[in-house]
Amino acid sequence: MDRSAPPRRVTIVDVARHANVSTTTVSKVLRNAYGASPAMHQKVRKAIAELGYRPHAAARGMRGQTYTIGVMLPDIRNPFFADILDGVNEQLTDTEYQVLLGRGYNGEAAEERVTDTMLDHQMDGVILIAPVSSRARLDHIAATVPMVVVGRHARSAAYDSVADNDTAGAALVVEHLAGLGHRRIAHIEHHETDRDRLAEMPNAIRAQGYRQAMHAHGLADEVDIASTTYTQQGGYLGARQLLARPVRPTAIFAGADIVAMGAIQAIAEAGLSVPDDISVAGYDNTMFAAFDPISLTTVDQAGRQIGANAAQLLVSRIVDRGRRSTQVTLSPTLVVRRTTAAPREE
Amino acid sequence: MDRSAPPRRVTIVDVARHANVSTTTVSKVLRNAYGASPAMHQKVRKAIAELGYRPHAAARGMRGQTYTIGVMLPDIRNPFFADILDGVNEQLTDTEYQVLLGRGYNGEAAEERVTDTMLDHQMDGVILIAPVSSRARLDHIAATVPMVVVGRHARSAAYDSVADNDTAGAALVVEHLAGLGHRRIAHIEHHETDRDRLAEMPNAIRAQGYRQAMHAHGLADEVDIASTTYTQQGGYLGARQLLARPVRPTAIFAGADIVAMGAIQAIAEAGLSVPDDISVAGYDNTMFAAFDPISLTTVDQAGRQIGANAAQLLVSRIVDRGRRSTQVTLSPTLVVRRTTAAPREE
DNA sequence: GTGAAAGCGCTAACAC
DNA sequence: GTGTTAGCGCTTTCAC
Repeated sequence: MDRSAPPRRVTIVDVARHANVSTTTVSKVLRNAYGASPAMHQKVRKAIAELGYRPHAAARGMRGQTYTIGVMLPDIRNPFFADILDGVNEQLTDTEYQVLLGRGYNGEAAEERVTDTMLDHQMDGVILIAPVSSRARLDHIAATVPMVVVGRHARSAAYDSVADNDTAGAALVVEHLAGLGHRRIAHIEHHETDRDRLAEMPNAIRAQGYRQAMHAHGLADEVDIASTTYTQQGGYLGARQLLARPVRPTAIFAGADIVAMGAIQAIAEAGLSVPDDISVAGYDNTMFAAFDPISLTTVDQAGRQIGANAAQLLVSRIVDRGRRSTQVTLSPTLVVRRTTAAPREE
Repeated sequence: MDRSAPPRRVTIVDVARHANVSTTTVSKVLRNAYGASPAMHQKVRKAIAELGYRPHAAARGMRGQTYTIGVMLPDIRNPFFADILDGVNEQLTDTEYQVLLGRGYNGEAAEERVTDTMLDHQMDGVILIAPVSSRARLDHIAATVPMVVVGRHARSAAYDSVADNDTAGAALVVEHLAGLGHRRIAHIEHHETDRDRLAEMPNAIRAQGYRQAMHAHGLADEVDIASTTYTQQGGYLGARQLLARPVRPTAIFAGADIVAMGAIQAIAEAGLSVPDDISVAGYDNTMFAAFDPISLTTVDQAGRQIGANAAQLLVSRIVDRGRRSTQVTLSPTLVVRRTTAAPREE
């Protein structure tokens, strides 16, 4: 068995020969380009089927399109991103575009590596989900390839963006908790110092929305933020900080469901119960929020829809790179479950 | 602003000119190939840095390697796969290999599409995680590109595989539950009919291991399997089936943590409690199993290690495509938490 | 409407 | 040890 010499791939030349046409014609049929008669189309399609031909994306990339879209996601463990991906794929079904994924690990260096890889593979477009990269870097990518940014409130002429209204989402949570009678409503945020990101990243905007909403409800003095990260570990540590306050909060608004999971764990370890001692709300309405033993009150972001919008914008930009950039903002809704309740009488 | 004409990419010719050497020399330096003096190396590296040159993977793919590895995973929502990916990435850090991901959706058609895409992009190797594709299809891929299969007990001369000993894992669970005094131990499996997959897929082997272990503990008459899927929904439906039995099981061994989640939900909805009324055990030791309010007894598969092994095997096969195939089997361990306890006295 | 031929960026074979 | 050159599979002028 000669495994060292893989069978030669069927090429466009083979198809052309088999169909008795030129490679040009085959290429035109492949791309549905102008200048091939129906008869030619049929002949070529037949030859393609008979030979089991597949165009070679790497070779295509050297001249034209690869029909491949790259999606960068920061964290494969957050099920919310899976919802977005579902939307992307749904939108791309029945198109000729394929999707390949890359992980950004919430770090600029890793994001640069993976986006570079996508560019090196000559992808036709990229969707970046909640990227932490600098604006300059985003502009650089967008200058090279059609790009859509998801979940970051960016307003750039060079690329489109799709985001949820995080200010409104944070307000929904605070309103709900305040309405239940809570005053000491604390927040766990994903720490942010970079100027641009403070203005654009959802975590920063949720934190800002929290502050605003607290003010709006006359609770400005009660603002209390634990600054960690959007991870389970971050939620755990953040809640421990908050529980150690001289006066404990009666409710915690975690910036993401996964953060709420960590917070709930810390609360349980402290011998307190949810929601009797402390109410907890999350953000994202992931499948785990819906999971009965948890039943987390949370904000629903309609990830599928976000993803579908992103894919649609990207494809339209691939078709027309010159068109003006679009910003889509979707509205979140609150899903009340069993982790929030009126505070205990004191 | 002329966004329709992205700036021309820096090519190997630019680097060669800038460094006053030939493109061959640049290419050699890039690949650390034999035949370039240290002085040349330095000159070329300097030019590369100054011009910000990056080799074009698509172009490289037409002649040599792309230094890109494709990983196909069936389900992005199962956090166990994230553990495997971490292992892959860890192993590949400090190598020149980049990783791109594709989703297989647990379906043959989707797996074919995404693996084809990887081949079209001329990836240097692929890692398939728990693929459901036919053996013929796996052989076909392996004939084209170095490949490692993870989590499927395949013995092929054409590719390597890394799997956990699922028979042993299932036995650990049954042993644990029987040791607690359970007799009516039911199992929720991922339904399988295909012959090859029955022999190779972890779900099928876990179910078979369950049967064997029940026999070994003199509980052959108590074997009771609900056949659904490895999803939260599957766990929910499976548990509902089991709860409707004339005589209810006192313990449920779910084939995956995510299945256990659904089962726990069904049990809660039925007004029963875990573990007082029913013990539940999972498989995979995902982060959600460790999550305190759940605290699921489960089997730990050491996903990181699985991934690291897979990546290492793949790279070694890229280097030597002719070498004999290897099968790595890792041993699982049981993690006892709070969802399992002795059955209630009757 | 169709085909011949150039060339995308790179690597490999070969000459020097 | 270094450079010249052919050619990977495809798309794109540009003749016809």
